[in-house]
Formats: sequence, C-alpha cells, structure tokens
Amino acid sequence: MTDTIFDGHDHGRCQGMALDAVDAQCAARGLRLTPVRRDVLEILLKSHRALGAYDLLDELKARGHKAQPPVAYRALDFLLSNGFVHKIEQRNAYVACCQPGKAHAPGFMICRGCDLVAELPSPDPQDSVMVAARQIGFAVERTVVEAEGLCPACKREEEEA
Amino acid sequence: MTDTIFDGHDHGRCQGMALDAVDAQCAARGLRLTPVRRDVLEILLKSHRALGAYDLLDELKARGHKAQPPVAYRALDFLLSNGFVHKIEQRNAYVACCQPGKAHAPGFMICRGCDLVAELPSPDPQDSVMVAARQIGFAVERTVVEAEGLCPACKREEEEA
DNA sequence: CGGCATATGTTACTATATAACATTCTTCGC
DNA sequence: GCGAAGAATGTTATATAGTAACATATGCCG
Repeated sequence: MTDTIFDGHDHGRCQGMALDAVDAQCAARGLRLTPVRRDVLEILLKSHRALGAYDLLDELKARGHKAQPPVAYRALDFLLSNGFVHKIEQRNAYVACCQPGKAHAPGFMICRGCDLVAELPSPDPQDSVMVAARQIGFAVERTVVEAEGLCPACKREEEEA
Repeated sequence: MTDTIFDGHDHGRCQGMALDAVDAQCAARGLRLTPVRRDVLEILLKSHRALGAYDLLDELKARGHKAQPPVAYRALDFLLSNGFVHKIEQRNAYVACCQPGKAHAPGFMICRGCDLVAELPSPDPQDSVMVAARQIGFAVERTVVEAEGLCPACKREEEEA
C-alpha cells in the first residue's frame, strides 16, 4: 500500500473507478445520485483536494446550477451520510472518498503545500486513542484522525528554496 | 493512568494545578498572562468542556470585560500557541490543556452526552497514521485525533432509558 | 391520474472567525 | 521620571461557514 495520491497514481483512473463504485452503490441501495450530487462528487474527485462548501458552490454555478448555500450543503449531506465524501474537520472542507461504500472511519494526510489529501485505508483498533478508550470504558462512535504536513514533493521544494 | 476526567477525578485540584503550571510557564518564558487571558483559561478549566469562542465571550462579559469577538480570539490565540489550550476541531470549540507546558500533540475523547473532554497523554508514533506517513515519506507537522462517543456514565444512562 | 415522498429553489438568518485601525498599557533605555 | 517602542486591548466592520423554514418541482407507485 504505497499507492497514495502522493506517489505515482493514476488520477483519471482512480476518478473513474470511484464514480463507478458510487453508481453501483446507489443502484444497489436505492439511492438517487441526482445531477447536483453527481456534480459535487465529480468536482471533489477531480481536485483530489479538500474544498470548502463555498468553493463547491462556485463550481456548481460554473456548471449552470442555481446555487444557494443549501444546495451545496444538501448535496454534501447526502454524500457524507452515505460515505461517498468525508469532511476534513481542521479545514471545514470536504474530500471525495477513495473507497466509496466500504464502511470505514478514515484517517487523512493533508499536505499544506499542495493541499492534496490522502485517505488512509483504515484506522487501527491498536491506535493509542482506541486502547485508552477501551481501558476506561469510553464507547467510541466516531473518530477524527487528520495529519497535516508536507508530502514528499513539497518537502523537496521547501528544502531547495 | 485511569485518571481521566470520566472517573474519580478531583476537579478543583486539577484546576488549581493547571493554573499554577501555566503561571510557572509564563514566568519562566516571559509570557504575560493578562486578565483576559487568565479569565479565558479559568473559564475553560472550570467547565472541563469544549466551549465555543462565543460562549467564552459571554462569560467574559459576565466577568465585566468589554467583549467583542477579537478579544476572545486573541486570548485563545495566545493560549493555543503556547499550548495552554487546545482546539476541538470537530466542534470549533476550545478546551483547557491538562498538562500545560509539556509539548504534546494531544488526542481527545469527547462525550456527546455530558460534553466532557478527556485529553489523552500523548499520541503514539506506532499509531497507524504515523506509520503510514513514515512509509510514504510524508512529514507530519500537526495531528488532530478526536474520538467522539459516550463516557461510561452517559452510556449507563442511555442503556437505562 | 392523483397523491406521497424526495429533491430543489429561495430568502433570510445564525454561528464562527478575521481585517484593520485606534487606543492604552508595559517595559526599558536614558 | 520621561519618552519611545512594542505589546495588548478596544472597536467597527466584514468575511466565511452553516442552517431554518417554506415554496416549488420531480419521481414513483397504486
């Protein structure tokens, strides 16, 4: 698993696969991937970055939607609650999920240089928070795990400068 | 280390100790713990909860400060950047640090029942995000680790209802 | 077709956070 | 002590993020 967005990684391919996966999920579960929702998802998939709701809104306008804030937020609600998109809490921003459908409580690496976001396959029950929670009987329902820093490429750039 | 805020835990004592620790730190490092800053810290220490900036603002008013938003945010900036307070990203809210001064990238358990927040002693370099970061050469500069759920007491309550 | 559920359009508003500039307070060299 | 420089606070205005509430349209099913 060195296939993150930061190294050799076929953007177009991953994008198409994710969209197909979401289509399949929606068909299977009787969900409606309407035009607004699909557009929001596509925008996020294309950028592979964390975008704010108002960035999405601008893109939606560019694509010809009538776009008041609730439009974006409703699409995000749908995508979030079905696991097709995740929120990056430290930025109040949103990214497309890389493994749509597979239920997971994801972790992220966020590059402050290029803003690319890599999603980690899964959080680990051996992680220190989880261990601590078990020890004291705290029932974890949701986790937020986000690491901000520099990806290899941006680190090189910064060192040269 | 079962001494979290969720079990037997001497509120008043921990509060006093934290304040003393901050005083000591400020003296040692030539920082000014001015009245506004001290009040914000006290408010947070007393509640042991994550409070929003505007909650703090209200409390400040109650204590006789002139209080426009920048007042609260500036005090928070000071306390955050010196490690006396942490931000709970998933709530846009702030908690007092339990071990002020000791540099640490903390993790949290946040009870959705009583809103109490427990700070975890330290994040672990063996945690899955950290391992993944090392593997791909991602330089982590800041981590956000937050687990939301139910503390033992609130879990019991919910089961009874 | 009619009626229900779901989705979208629209207005207005709440909550969170910051920019910019004026004023006051501290500290420190003289 | 006095005055200048830097730090902290006061104040106004505004940016950014998110939601409530209600009207309208669309898809689905009997």
